[in-house]
Amino acid sequence: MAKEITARDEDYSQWYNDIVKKAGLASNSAVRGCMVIKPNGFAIWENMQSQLDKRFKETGHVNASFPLLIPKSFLSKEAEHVEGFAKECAVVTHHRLMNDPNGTGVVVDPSAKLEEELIIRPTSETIIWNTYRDWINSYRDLPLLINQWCNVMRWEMRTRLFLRTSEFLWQEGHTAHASSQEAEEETRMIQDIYAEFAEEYMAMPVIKGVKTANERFAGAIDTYTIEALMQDGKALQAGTSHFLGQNFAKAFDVKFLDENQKSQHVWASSWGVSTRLIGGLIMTHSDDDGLVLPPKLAPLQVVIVPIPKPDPVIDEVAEKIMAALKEKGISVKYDMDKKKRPGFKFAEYEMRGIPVRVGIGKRDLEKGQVEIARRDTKEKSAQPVDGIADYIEQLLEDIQNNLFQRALDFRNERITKVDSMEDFKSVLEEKGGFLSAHWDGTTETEKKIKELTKATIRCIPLDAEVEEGQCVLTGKPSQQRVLFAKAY
RNA sequence: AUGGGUGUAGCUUAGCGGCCAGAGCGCGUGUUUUGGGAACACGUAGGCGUCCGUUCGAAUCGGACCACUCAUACCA
Repeated sequence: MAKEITARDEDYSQWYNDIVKKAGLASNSAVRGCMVIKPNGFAIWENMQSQLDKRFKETGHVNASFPLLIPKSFLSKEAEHVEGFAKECAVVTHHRLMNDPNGTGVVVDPSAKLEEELIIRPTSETIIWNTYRDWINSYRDLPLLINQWCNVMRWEMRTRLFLRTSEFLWQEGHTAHASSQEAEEETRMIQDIYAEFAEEYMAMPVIKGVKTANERFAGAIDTYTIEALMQDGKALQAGTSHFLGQNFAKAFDVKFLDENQKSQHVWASSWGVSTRLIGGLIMTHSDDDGLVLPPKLAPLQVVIVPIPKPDPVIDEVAEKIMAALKEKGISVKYDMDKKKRPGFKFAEYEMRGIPVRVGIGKRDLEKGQVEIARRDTKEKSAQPVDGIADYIEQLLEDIQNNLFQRALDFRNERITKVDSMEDFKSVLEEKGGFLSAHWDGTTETEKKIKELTKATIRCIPLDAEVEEGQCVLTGKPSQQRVLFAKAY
């Protein structure tokens, strides 16, 4: 049994915190609400980055970098945007410190007050659109497809490692297009990229949908989302892609001359995923023994443990296996620590979520075998050393698929159709997950249901069937079901 | 931000006005071990979140602040 991890059914939040800390992913820092991402956690982020970055580039995007600080006046140029973010902005007001005249330490030098305060970016639409004004003159300059990997800051009241921190790492794409249709296509294509990445790499099933007006990004016409379901039955917004219409182009006066020599405002999209994905990854797969990582994102895919300790005979076999695995591009480590016993190492690597463990002991070697343990099911089996690299390569694939299938089954079992508020409440309380229900389309009803149940509309699924029905709260006519859930 | 809880070595914690702040884990060295978190010995490490106050005397009492945590609210 794993030491020191709180069981999930005992206290899910505590379990989550235990995993993050014990698996060495992240910790709180000296700065309120800001985390230190430790090497084990950052390596996962790097793997996510490289996969996503590859897909962005394949679809014509390029990376750039814009300033961390945004002039205060920029924020207020788009009315809804400022309203959405104003309450959570960190503000830079001075540019110099001085020795405290009354004692030790330093104080802000009052003479170094900035003429215009600077905002630490909560998102970069404003500074980027202000820049795009200079970059875009003609339809020949479009589309402009730019992404940046960076940190942003939102002064959140309550923070949780990875899920909601004041500072977080993300990528934000900001694109400019000549037509509304093209910008919308971009928005949906990015949603597809996010969904495909979530499912194929994170093994995390997601539902693609559109946000209601109430849940929309501040300043967007439409917000496309991917929604995942966590083990405790709560939903997680895993990525969003916004169709911004001409809102920012108008706010920052970004125009282009079209082929008919007519001046037009450009059309925009913006989209992002963040380190929150790591939180989603944890809450999709991990168990009471620790982290469980999908092989495609695991910083280390295979660990070899000598049983009971390193030994020339065992080392030789390990070296061979490592060479064969590396040739296949599989990451592997041989644990040569002589002081720690095998049982300790087993538990340790399970805690860290290494997908496959190879145990090499003399008893098995005599039979030409090694022990293979898979993290997802915790099954162990003896396998012949001959052809072991092929076996492991296949096993990693099986684990990846199994994790996805397991999560998919779990999620699908927790999408429940409900047609009355009584069912709505009881299913939400007893089972959790997504509730598929009719809704009359008004923000008023949405808010009322939230008040009554704490559940929000996670999305209007893109694949929803047209179905005549009545709003679960008001009984007014509805054309399709939407998905409700309690959310992170 | 509101309401509840917590803050003593790296971690978990005992002590709850005076008596050297004590232990387990960890960490280091050594010995014996080693097929699912080894045992023993010796050693290492804290002035009790911060500040102010009460007191002859504060980790213990009071206040303010800070941080973390749970619930509510907001978000990627």
